Amino acid sequence: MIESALKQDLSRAFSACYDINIPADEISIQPTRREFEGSHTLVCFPYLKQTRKSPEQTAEGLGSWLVENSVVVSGYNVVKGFLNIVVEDSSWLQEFSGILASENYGNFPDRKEEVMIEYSSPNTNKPLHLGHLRNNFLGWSVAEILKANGYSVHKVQIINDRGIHICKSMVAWQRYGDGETPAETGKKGDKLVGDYYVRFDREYKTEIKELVEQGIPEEEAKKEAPILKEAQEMLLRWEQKDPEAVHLWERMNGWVYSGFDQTYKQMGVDFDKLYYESETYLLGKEEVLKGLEKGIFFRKEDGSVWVDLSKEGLDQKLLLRSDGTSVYMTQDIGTAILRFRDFPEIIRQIYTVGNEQEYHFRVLFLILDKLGYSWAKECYHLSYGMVDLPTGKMKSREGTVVDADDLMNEMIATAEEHTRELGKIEGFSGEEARELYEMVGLGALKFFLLKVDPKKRMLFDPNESIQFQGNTAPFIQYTHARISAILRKAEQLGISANEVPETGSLHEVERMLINMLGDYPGRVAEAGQNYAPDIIAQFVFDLSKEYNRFYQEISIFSEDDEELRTFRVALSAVVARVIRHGMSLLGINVPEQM
RNA sequence: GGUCCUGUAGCUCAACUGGAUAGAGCAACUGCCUUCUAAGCAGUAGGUUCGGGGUUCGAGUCCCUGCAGGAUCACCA
Repeated sequence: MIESALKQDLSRAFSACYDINIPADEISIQPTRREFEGSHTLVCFPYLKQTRKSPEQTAEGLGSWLVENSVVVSGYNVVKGFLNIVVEDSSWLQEFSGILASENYGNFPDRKEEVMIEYSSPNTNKPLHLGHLRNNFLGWSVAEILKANGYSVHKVQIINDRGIHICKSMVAWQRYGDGETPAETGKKGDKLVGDYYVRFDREYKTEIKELVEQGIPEEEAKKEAPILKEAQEMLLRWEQKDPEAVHLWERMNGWVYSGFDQTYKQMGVDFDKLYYESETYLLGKEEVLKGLEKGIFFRKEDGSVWVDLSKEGLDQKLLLRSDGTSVYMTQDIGTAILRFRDFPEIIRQIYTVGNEQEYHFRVLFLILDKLGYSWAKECYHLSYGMVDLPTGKMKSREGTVVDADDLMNEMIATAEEHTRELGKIEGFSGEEARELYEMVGLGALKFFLLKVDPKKRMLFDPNESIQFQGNTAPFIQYTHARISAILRKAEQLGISANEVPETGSLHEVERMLINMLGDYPGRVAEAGQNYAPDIIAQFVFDLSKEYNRFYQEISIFSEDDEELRTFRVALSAVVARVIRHGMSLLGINVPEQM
């Protein structure tokens, strides 16, 4: 509110001092750098042509007018063409009491608009890994941020449950599994199925080698290896709905799903609706055939169906193979259409998928547009960079993946170790302690993955990446725990923090904190527009940092002035509230004590 | 080769959309626990913002060009 008041007053100042008309909402104010006095800065250079004065004179004129005529301004200083404005303490207090009173601070009113966001979307032949963690945390957090912005959000995923990759695991299990099940081995279902996928690859390579030794050329051997033939036959039988194949497929996918559920639960990630490729690929095929009839697509001599995107600067893209079977793109066409049928009210669909698929989504959106779906232009590919390891790229076939479950458990164990070393768990029950380890360990992981601009690829070094000091979740959680301790004490002392004095002399850090708190809704909006959890992460860190400065420099309970003491408790309470809110947008919980 | 993304302190990242002397964290070094939690605070040191041009009062940010890294351009998913 201070900012908009300042803009109004500046607009008036421009017209009073220089007789020029600049609407308030066209004036841009930036935060004053720390080394100068004041909180808000007007850069005067852009207005010089209209004021016809030097930068200093322009700033000087506006500043002195503001001090005389604006109720929020108590002082100013001019450095070159920069007008630094000092805001009246009573205005800060008024601003703060507004924030204190607003119940839903950080949430915007219902916009009556629906959006859909997709994330995770794994294959069912291998367990989730570090890349999925970035994907899931990003998608889930963006969903929360959009909710805070007043959208109603549907969280979905498409499960790639059919295709040759599944059949590979099935064949390997049939051959070598000896009836093994998750229940009897105690192994998570997704892990068990993943192991057979790896086993397939190993046996496949062995068979190729044997064939090559028998004098068959390598290219041919790759096609003729018996185990691969078996997998292809399996896929064919599945597509023909052979009961045995379908039964095995259902059984093994079931194992995978229960394994995934466990992982999602620990991640704190969920979905409102699941889509299965096995249920959407046929619709995609129908749509392609319809498009063919309408002349949007064309058929080549061999019977394959294509779309020509050369007018759009791309090339031709295959939609149906010559044998009539569908490809990845076909399935995604079907899925998109099905989703808009299921949820006719959604205005946008957001796909959280790695940046290696940027081309794919450009093509997909173009095709949907060509098919005449008006919503195609509103689809958005939320693209993010890969997570690299010090050893290079993760490759599941080479075993250089960081498994999601392993990593989360390691994080929790490290958090426990750290906490014990610091001796921070006196008075905790076993259950409470475990909750804390999980909160801190998973929080550190999520924050690490979310604080970075999604576009950027990032390096994950298992030994060094996760820290508990500095720009990390534990630092922020710790700040929240500190405030909680203060609030507990205030309650004991009978200080209720609902009333804020109207006047009083504030400390620089207190002004800064109120200023930052006032910024928060704007940051939530910005994060929503840009699908950018990193903006929230950065904000919550900055706020925590500032609070710790306050905590260090200013004593609350030894303050003699009762009103000031109450104000400081209230300020602390609001900071804690905003930290909690911001962290919840990232999917991170904060403790009362640590 | 075409298209897209990225390049900022030794490392990981910021920089409010073109503003002041480019900021944080980690790592290194120096201080601060008899006070509301030291997972903290204060400080020192660390930079040719990949190079070269241009646009203007002003460029890490915009334009051109070169360099480096990555992704992608499949009858794979």
